[in-house]
Amino acid sequence: MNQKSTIKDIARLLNIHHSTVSRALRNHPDVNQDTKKKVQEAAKRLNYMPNVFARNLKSNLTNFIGVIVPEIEHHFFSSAISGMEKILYDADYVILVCQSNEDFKREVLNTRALISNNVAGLIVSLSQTTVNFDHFRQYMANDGKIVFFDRVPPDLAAPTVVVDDYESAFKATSHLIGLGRRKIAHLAGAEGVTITKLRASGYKDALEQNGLVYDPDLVEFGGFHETDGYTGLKKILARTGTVDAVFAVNDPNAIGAYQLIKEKSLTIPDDVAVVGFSDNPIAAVVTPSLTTIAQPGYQMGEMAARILIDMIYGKIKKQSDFKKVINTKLVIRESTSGKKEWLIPANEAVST
Amino acid sequence: MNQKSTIKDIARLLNIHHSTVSRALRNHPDVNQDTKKKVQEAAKRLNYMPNVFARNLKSNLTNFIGVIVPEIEHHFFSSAISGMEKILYDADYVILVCQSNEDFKREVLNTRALISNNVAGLIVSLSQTTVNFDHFRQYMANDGKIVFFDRVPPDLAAPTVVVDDYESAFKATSHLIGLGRRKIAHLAGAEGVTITKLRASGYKDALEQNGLVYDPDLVEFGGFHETDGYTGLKKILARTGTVDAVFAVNDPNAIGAYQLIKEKSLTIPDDVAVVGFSDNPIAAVVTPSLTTIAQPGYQMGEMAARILIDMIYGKIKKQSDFKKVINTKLVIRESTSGKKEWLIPANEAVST
DNA sequence: TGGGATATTACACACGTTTGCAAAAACGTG
DNA sequence: CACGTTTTTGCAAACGTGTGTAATATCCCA
Repeated sequence: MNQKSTIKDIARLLNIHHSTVSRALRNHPDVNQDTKKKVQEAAKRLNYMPNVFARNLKSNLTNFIGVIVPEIEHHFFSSAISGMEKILYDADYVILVCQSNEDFKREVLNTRALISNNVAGLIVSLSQTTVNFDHFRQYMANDGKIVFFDRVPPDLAAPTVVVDDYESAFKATSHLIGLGRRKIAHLAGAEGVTITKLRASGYKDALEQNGLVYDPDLVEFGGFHETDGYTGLKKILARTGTVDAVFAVNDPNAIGAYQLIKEKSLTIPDDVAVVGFSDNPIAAVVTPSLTTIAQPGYQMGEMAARILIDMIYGKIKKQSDFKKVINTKLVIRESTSGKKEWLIPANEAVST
Repeated sequence: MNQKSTIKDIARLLNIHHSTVSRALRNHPDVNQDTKKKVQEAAKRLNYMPNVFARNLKSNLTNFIGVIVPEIEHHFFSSAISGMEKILYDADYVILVCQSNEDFKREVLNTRALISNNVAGLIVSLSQTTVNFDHFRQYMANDGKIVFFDRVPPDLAAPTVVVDDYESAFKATSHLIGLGRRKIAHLAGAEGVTITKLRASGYKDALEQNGLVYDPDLVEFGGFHETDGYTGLKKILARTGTVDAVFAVNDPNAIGAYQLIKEKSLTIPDDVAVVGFSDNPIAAVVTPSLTTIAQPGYQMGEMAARILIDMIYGKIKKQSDFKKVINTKLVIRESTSGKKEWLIPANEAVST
């Protein structure tokens, strides 16, 4: 019993037909200006709110945008969602949010649930266990609009919003090489994921183009969490004895590496220099502060939302080959420079 | 054109009436077992997905839960949403998420938008500028289900999920007093918000019950961001010259205080001990690591969701006086003890 | 085998909105 | 004033599903 009055109530009040009310409210040119005004007044007086479901039933269009991310809680994703919400709110859309928990089956179920709610479009970042894309392919085949960001599928003709993972990794690794480091470990993240492959190959090419040999023993795949960084580096050290630098696939991995390095009573950056990826808020406040690749989640979310809206409005025709690549910045902090730095990152404070 | 087949398609295929199909799918006792099986098979074969909107139009019931938080990006809130999603997913609900951006007007609009989408219930944490609750009161008057968490209204007969803010603040302040501190500043957060009042009065009572005088000069209201902590402490120091401890309304405020303290070349905890509130992931990794009140966002989200579901199912009748108070833990770290501590917080890693 | 009770299905309308089309009202012109 | 044109409104059907009620079909027992 949330919404009481309907267009029929308004019609009854004004002694006109409800279809006229419907047209009046949608500002149809065929209806008289006077009656339009009367209808609007009556609508306000009765506190009329259109029944979204009746409307959707006819039009098959909703103002829902479905969002699927691996884990809402992770800062990169929550900031991306925040960016989407900003754009979508202005465009009168509402976000239906799901998390896949890095689980493929759940991602499929999420997709189904969102589709069955008739979402106007989807914004997705893949789970790390997703190798099959049929659930998205089917949606797209039925003219569904979808934009991927960050964790994107390798071969789907859908728009994507990503950072230049390869170049960023190349940049990060080159930075370490520039510091004179030679045994550079790579904590590579979940195997099979596109960003993982790109970052790993950026790492490899940076080494080789700088005259260093790529040593698989220095590379360890795992996952995207802190513990993965810790255990990954442990395995690498077991194989190689020492390293003088670490390039981690993301900041949590780097922080995990921090712990192991500190346990071994080594110092950062003197013994081991460390570079992360993402510029998580933690990177700036951890000791020593973490050099990392700034990956603007908020802006990526905004972009993904804008692209999706353009697709819905038909402004984008050929979805294939539509790829937005955001250039990253290497943020140099103590973990590679040894130089102190303390800044309040604008609009980056945290939690209640 | 996402969903093609309807119950009428199934009916046509089996040469029966669509109402029978409807009943068969809902497992109505009146329909024959054989036809039930046939219908289910046909449904599977045609890849039938019920039209949510048609169903909602009749029943006026949806599987949407509306969530309004000040800012999705803040860790406490994103982890709370994550907790809700876990519970609600299992109960076949989907989350419609909005952020108020700490803006009252926007909160009202969010509420309206969610209500007009016929949400089965709302879970809300108030914006810091919210002083009027009519938008919620109206919803509740129309039998709307709503649960508040963390930032809750002072006088609304709705279930709430909160931590024991008063006791927590009392505990935190007592801890500082126990260390021998006497000039304890309080960075108090946005004035007028309930949690702010409770934490401030816990601070005050702890002082007075330990024989110290409450000095308003040592208290500064502001907001919930990092900068508020920085400027707040600056103002306090301008009035009082020195302090030997800081109790901050939340971790970002504490981190802001860190910066000012470091700028003044004072050391933590020797010159100034600091206690925060929330146990943001940053608290564990900042230097020195931050003593803080652990406020379990994920669990609070879970609880709020559970209560809401119980309300929807009618298991909770009198909503008033239904208050879930979660006991917090004081997590003692270097900022008050000087003792090193480095732990990988389980399941607390961050970002991509 | 007939009749009543019961199991099963069909019919029709409703939910609130939109929309093509027909009807009516208003208008303009000779 | 009558006629045609334009403006405005009303009618009815439709979207897909749910449900009360009526209509069959089935069964059981005398």
